Amino acid sequence: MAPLGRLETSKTVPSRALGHTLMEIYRRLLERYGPQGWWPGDGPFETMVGAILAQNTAWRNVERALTNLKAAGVLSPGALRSLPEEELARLVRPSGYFLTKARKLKALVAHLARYGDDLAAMFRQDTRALREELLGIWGIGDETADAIVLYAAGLPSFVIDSYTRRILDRLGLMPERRTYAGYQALFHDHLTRDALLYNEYHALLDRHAKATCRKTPLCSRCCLLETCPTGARVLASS
DNA sequence: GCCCAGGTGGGTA
DNA sequence: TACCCACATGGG
Repeated sequence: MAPLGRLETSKTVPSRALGHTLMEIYRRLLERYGPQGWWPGDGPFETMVGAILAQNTAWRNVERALTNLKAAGVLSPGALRSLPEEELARLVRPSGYFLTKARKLKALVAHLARYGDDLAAMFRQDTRALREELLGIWGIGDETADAIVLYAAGLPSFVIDSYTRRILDRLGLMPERRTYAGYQALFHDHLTRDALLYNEYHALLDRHAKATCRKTPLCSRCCLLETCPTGARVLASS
């Protein structure tokens, strides 16, 4: 595969070319790391709970908390509603921020009662509408809302996290407005709205960010970047 | 001991 | 709108 050459910022690069670049990045990450299989059939409710527990927390610790909830037999909306908040906090303690997260989970299951705990009914709506509804629940912000929309409901809303921002910034692909919505628009406006693509792409960006250096702008272990003779950062040729 | 991990809400200017 | 800060455990 021939090098793509110098990367330009999203402000200057034509829409079609940016879409091509984003797909090329995806192709290379998939080739290097393989499918990541995030949230494979854990069921939508467990995925929602995991998305909240995962806030600013290493996934290993989220798994400990989920294990506690399962062992206690309370990993269902009804059971979590019945459980005293202090007891819930004790169970999710390994995931950190346990008092806050217990409160967030309570807010979530309180909301689900509106649907009689029927998640399929809740997810049976427009992607944007579902996202807005989730944002109205205390404790759910942009990233968690998108994680739920994408990984629990299977609807195409790209998840932006600090890893995604770092990688895009490093590639010189940062949006003009460096807000959550700005980064998300980069994907929404230049890729087909495909939940499976967004699912795997986000997971691959996460995997790549962990595999490469956090501090060095140009990392020798990065399969996306190399320095060309002019000193410009370009997509590495594969 | 220090930094980081699949962020969010509340307060301030 | 753009910064701060608190929230907290576990691993490297």
